[in-house]
Formats: sequence, structure tokens, C-alpha cells
Amino acid sequence: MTKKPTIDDVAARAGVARTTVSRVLNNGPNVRDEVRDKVRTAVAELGYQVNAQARHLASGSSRQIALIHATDTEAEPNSYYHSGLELGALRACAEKGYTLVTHTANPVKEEDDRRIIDLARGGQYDGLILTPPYSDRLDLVRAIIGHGCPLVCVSAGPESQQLAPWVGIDDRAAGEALGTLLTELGHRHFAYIDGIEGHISAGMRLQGFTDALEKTGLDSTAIRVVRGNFTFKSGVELAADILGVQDRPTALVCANDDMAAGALLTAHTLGLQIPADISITGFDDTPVSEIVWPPLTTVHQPIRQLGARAVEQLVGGIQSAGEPRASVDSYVAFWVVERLSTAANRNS
Amino acid sequence: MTKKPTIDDVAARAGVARTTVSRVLNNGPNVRDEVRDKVRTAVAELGYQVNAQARHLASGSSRQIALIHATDTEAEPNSYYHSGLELGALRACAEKGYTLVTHTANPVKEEDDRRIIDLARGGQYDGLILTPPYSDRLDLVRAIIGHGCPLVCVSAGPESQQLAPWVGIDDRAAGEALGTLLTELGHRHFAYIDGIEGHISAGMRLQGFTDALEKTGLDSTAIRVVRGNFTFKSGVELAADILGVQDRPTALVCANDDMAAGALLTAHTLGLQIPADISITGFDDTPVSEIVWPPLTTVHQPIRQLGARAVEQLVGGIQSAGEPRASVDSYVAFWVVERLSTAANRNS
DNA sequence: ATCAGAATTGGGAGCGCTTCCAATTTTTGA
DNA sequence: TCAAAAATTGGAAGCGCTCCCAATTCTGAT
Repeated sequence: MTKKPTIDDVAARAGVARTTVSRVLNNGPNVRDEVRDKVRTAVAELGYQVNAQARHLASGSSRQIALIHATDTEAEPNSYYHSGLELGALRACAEKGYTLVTHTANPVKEEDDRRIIDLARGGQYDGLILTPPYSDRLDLVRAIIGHGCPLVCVSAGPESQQLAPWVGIDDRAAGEALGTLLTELGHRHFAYIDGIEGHISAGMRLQGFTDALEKTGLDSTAIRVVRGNFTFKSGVELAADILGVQDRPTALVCANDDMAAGALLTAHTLGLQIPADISITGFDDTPVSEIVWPPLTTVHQPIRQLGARAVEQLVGGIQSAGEPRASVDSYVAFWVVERLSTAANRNS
Repeated sequence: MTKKPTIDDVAARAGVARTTVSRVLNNGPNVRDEVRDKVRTAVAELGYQVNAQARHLASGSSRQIALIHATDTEAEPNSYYHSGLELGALRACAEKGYTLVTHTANPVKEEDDRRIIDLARGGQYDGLILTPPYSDRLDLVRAIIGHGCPLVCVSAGPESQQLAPWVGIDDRAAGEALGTLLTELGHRHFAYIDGIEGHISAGMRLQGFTDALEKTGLDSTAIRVVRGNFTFKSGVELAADILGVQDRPTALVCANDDMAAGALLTAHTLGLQIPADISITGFDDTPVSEIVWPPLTTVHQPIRQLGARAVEQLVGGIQSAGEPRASVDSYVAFWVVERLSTAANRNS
């Protein structure tokens, strides 16, 4: 294997200066078409590829973006959520000429917060994308911004939204839509399986949901809220507690699909008919909601689009640093998907 | 924000030469403990971080590994498989001081094969990890190796295994184990939903399965094989075809869990009792197999471990280039997990 | 023709690090 | 005690690219 050609080899072959080749490579202005072609030909003939490392060093920017995922040690929570987000981001990056690098961090380890900050400080990345619950860690967000590192928060709560660019759905409105649906179906007695603490957008869903109940004249006694951790397992366990009582609710709302799937399993185990005995809803509309039986009524969240939008937002900010950035919409549309896991309250 | 400190700042502060700092940073030999401490102190005081770009340029290696995932345009096949593999690889990379970069490619686009080769040629990555079906594209594998780029194939077929280091389970044996289980349960009439063409390891599973049938004296007329594409949807559709006939099989074997989940849905829709009317099995033991009802009998494939092992294999090869590499086991253990989707053939 | 101004090219200084090699100091062995 | 070997340091040359700035060539309006 002979040595890789460098920009100087291309320059020599094309009979121009290195600077000119660089211009062509970067689509710079002020190069005659004739010269441009000559250089392009030389590039093709030599099979030249720019050395990304050298380019990064010289230009000071790496065209790499880091995506921070939260993963607990052993749980594999929300795999569809993570991979959907990543896939969307990956494609958007490819389109924009950036490379996406995924990093995982454990939200319960404090040292990992430090690691994320180091990522921002390191200058290795042109920007960071933070997912929940990191996108709601205000100190973290401030620290990253303080180091001058471009940042976009995915599904962040209102406070984070004040600090940094963000993308997400209107979680409150989504929760409200779900609440409206269920109250219109005649339900008056609910349970809600929330997500982990510090996941503000999940909290907003609950907020919106109770808002809807209040509009129907219900108060907080109409709903029992318990805290899960977004995993299937926690859905299984918490549902056992919720559905095993005498006076069980007629509708169980879960902060994501995985927990709803777990609740479904428990309901089956208890011999309950769904949706006749209990309506169950999820959130996200990941493939899980169609895999289970009966398929879940849920809120469709365009996760891939969220990932793509985050990248666009970030790249937009990077490229127009200082200037009036072309504003990308932060809100992405959601909608309720009615499937077979919900029905009218037969007691109403 | 003041400028980032460089290695020269550290050297100046510690009162040594840049070379010495470099040695300390890279845990090189021949530095007195006293000096080492002095340098470490200076690093800490300045909050110095090495500039990865510069290091890469100077050292010629990036300590970055690329993981190639196959993703069809719109399908989100095997999300759990991909993210499990990635998570395992990610953690192993972090441990080894490498960075993992995921790239997606569309197996039906020929230009994407070219892109993968360019990744290998580019010298940007110290090595590549190929997943199916790319790990079975012999031309691709040869091209990558030909460019001198270290490579590990995940779940590759026998031919690829001849060409490059690999990790995977013994798919043939796994298929055989499943076949043995089902024949012992008295089943004699099977259907098999295979994976996409060119996914050799899925083919090996079928091979092993039929081997088991043969040992029971059954021949190829005992099994009907159809080709799916690993998605839930294809499971739904193909199962309709398989289960809708008069003389339907008593056991349906699927090349992955997603398709089995789809088959399960179709079976429900057709009003079949599972496992009384039909036994259904998956493959991989992704979370899907516990989410569906009834939970799937399947083959547990330690996917995260596979990802981690791939990285270890690759890094081992990179670091001991030329030398007798510390051989990492290519085979990872699998085992059959019996859940509720299978039962004895009641007609037997 | 003539010349200001724009467009196009090239020269060369780094970007921050690793690494070869030479210089210096310390250790070892008779 | 002293030379030879080993351990420790430093000097300096790049790695391959971008980008500032100066040099050159080309416009078009006088």
C-alpha cells in the first residue's frame, strides 16, 4: 500500500499552489472554472481524500457533533427513543457534512456530568446535543454555555428553554390532548405513571393532563400519580400496584410506551380485559405501541425528526455564530394516535 | 473566555520541555516520578486537555472506531439489535480510550458500499466494525482489508470469517437447539420466516434448524421457508400467509424477535390460541420478546457483549499490529430461553 | 491606451502535538 | 574510582491542512 496522497500531491499534479487546491476542496470563491476542473481531475486521479485531522487542526473546527444519551447501568430504557433520535441526527449530520459522535452517560453518576462538561471544554466538538434528563440539568447547561460550546437541548423543560436553543413537542398540550380524549370517553378515575424525577417534559405531560381534567370539573383526587423510570419493568410493577386494588381506575396513563407495555402485561396477567376493564395509554408512538396487544393509544412524537431538527438547530447556530440565525422552529408537531387500548368507560 | 492552554503552557508552568509533558500525558516511560507529579500538577492547575486533533495529526492515529449500521430508508428494523450492539461497543470503547462513531448505510444503495470503503481509505478511523449484512459482503470486506484498515465483522458467515476477525454466536448450533426443542415438543410441521437475503448468519440458523429436523427423521417437506426482512411488519404479513391455510404448521420459527412479534399479532387477529394452536419462536431475546403476549420463546444472543467483544477484538488487533495478538474468543455464548409462546404439539 | 479596482493565484506562517535523535545525568560493574 | 551502559531530558522537525497577505492578472470605464 503506497502512502496516501496529500494536498501537495494534488497541487503538484494539477500544477497549482496548495492554497488553490484548498480553495477548491472547500468550495471557496475566486477560482477559475478551468482551474477548478483541473484540480478536481487531479483529486479524482489520485483518489485523494482530505485528512480530516489536519483540517481540524488548521481550521480549529472538527465538524463533529456530540450527542449525549443517558443510559442507566443495566436498564436499556427507551431503546427506540434513543435510536430514533440518533438515526434522525445521524442523517441530518450526513446531509450537513458533519459527523455525529454518540456518548453515553449515567445520570446517577455525578462524575459523568463532569465528563460532559469536559466534552464541551475540550473543543473536540463543534457542538453538543443534550437529551433528557441532561437537557434539564440547568447547572450543566449553564456550564456548557459558559465554555462557549454551542448546545441544543432535546425535550427540555421551560427553564432550560430559557437558557439554550431546544427542540421538542409541546408536552403540556400533548398531555392535555390525551386528557381530553379520555374524559370525553367518559373516564373519571385515573392513574398516571410518571417518568423519572428531573425529566421535566414528562412532568409537563402530567401537567397538561391534569389541566384537561380540571376543565371537566375534576380535581386532583381523580388521579393517582406514581413515579416510574420509563422501563417496561417499572410499568409491570407499578401497574400491579395500581390495578390490583378494589377500586381501580378506569384509565391508566403512562409517560412512555415501554411502561404502558408493561402495564398491559400486568393487566393481562390479572385477567383484565383491555380496553373493556381498563384503558391504557402510552406516549411516544414507538414501534412498541404497535407490537403489543392490544395496540396502544398513544401520542405520536416524531422522534427522528426531533433528532434531525436538533442537528439543524445546532449547525445553524454554529455557522451563523453571532449573526441573526435562520430560526428553526423549536416545536415539532405531535398528535394523538387512537388504537385499541382505549375505549369508552363502560361505567359511565 | 480565555484561550485554551496548550502543551507548551503546561511545559512552561512545570518547568520542563514539551517533550516531557507529552511523555507524561501518554504514560510514557523514562520520566522521574517527581517530574511526573510536577507535570500532573500543572495539568490540573491549568485545566489542560490535550487537543485531540493535534494529537491525531502528529501521531497518525485517531483513536476513533467506526461502527457501520445498516438502515433501510424508512424501516427501523431491529432497533434493539442496533442499539444494543452500539451500547456494548460504546462502553468498551470508553474503557479502552477510544471513541466510537456510528455510520449508517443503506444496503440497497451501491454508493453506500463505496462510502464505507472511503471510510476505510480515509485513515480517519483506526478500524471498522461491520454489521450484517455488510459483514457478509465479501468484496467489501476484501476491499477494506486491502486498504490496510483493521476490521471486525459482527455475526458474519463462514466465508467472511475466513477473511477477517469476527465475533458472533454459533448460529447453526443455535438453530439446531431451537429445532431440537421443538421436535422434542412433538412438532413435525413447521414454517420458518427467514431474514433478508445475504444475511448469512440467519441462513445458518435455518441450516441448524433443518439439521435438527433431519436427526428426527424429518425431511425438507416438513418445513416451509419464506423470506422476511426482519421487521415487525414483514412478520405480520408473512404470518398471515402461513397461518391462514387449512393445513397450517404447528410451529412457526422466526429469524428474529421482531418478526415473531408480528407473527404473534397475526395469530391473535386470526383468533388462534398461542401456544395451544401454534407455537411461535423468535431469535435474539431482545426486550421485544418479553413485551409481547405471550412472551416469546427465543434464543438469547448477548448483543451488548457482542458489541463490546468486537471493540476488544479490533483494539487488540490495532495495538498489536503484526505481533501475535492476544486472541479474543470470537464465539460468544447463546442459550435458548423458553417462555410461553411454545408448548407441546397437542396433535402429537 | 490607461489605470483603478476587482478577481485570481501563490507564499509562508502556523494549528498543537508526537517522535526521532542527540545531549545530559544517573546508575552499574569491575 | 572510572568507564560503559542505562535512564532521563530537551531540541527540533514535521504531521497535512487553512488562512492571512502579498503578488499577479484581468476587467471595464475613462
